[in-house]
Amino acid sequence: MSHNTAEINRQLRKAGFRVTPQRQLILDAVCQLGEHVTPEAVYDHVHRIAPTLSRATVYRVLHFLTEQRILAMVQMVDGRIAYEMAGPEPHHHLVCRSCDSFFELPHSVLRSFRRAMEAQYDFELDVSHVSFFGQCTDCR
Amino acid sequence: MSHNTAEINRQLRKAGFRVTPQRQLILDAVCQLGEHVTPEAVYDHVHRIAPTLSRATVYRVLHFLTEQRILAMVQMVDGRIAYEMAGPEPHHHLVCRSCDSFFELPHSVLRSFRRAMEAQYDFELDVSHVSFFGQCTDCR
DNA sequence: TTACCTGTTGCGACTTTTCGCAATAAACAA
DNA sequence: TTGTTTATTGCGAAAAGTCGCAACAGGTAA
Repeated sequence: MSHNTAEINRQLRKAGFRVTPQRQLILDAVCQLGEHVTPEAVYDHVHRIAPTLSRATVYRVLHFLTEQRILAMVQMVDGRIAYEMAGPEPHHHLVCRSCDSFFELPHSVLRSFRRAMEAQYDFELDVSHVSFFGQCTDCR
Repeated sequence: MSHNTAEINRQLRKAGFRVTPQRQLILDAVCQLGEHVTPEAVYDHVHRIAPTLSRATVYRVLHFLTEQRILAMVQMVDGRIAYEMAGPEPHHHLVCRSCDSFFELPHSVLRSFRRAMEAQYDFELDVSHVSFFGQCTDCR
């Protein structure tokens, strides 16, 4: 997946944040490494290019870019956290506990559920990304 | 919450696992400490009773008891993992990202969603425990 | 271009979680 | 009760993730 660097930079600056080489490197890394990118994978990747870029910065930037909705945080089967580019429309995953494969779900499947929570509990669901676990066809 | 020790022990032995003092202590601890019990809290608790019981064992046993469906793993707002007794009927949580409070959802709210996933994707959802994040009434 | 302001980084220390392996001790059968 | 099997534990070390703070460097305005 590719991303619109100029647009993202503009968005960050407008909100009073800074565009640093580290942030750009880390964002590029997630972009290149695809879906479900672990912090460690990002670190390995950027560390080769910028050896002084620290682990702490990787974690901080991933967290930061998630808050800015540029990245999305996803939970994997083992409970660990991974990241991916946040598309304009949120999507969700069905993750198989047996074979670790995953399927994308369109946002629509959660729409009615979300509305129900809002109506019944006055609770505004954050559905930027949700992972559901279970077993896929092949593994049953 | 209390648990049926004899029944659980029987279940474990039947599956070829062993009932050890460590496992019993850790299970008791989760039971006593209530909902959303962190590994560290369990360790603090059991370590007072059995000083040689190691951290590694706490993590391993929590993981193990979750696989056996005796405990349920829950994800908290900060991304950290906690545990609680797995009741006979699964339940779910609405967790507020702002104030950390949480509300229980009856299992029924996910029933139709689960059926839909099964029908459309032939995917068997594991709904032993799901946490949804968002914002509660007070924080909106 | 320069200088200021303050958001961000790197470092090192610390906490949390995992791992490999030898020693231990449940379960069970004789 | 005793011995055998092998699941489980404890230990020490390593990996993963977080934190506080001083140094650094983007952004902006003059």
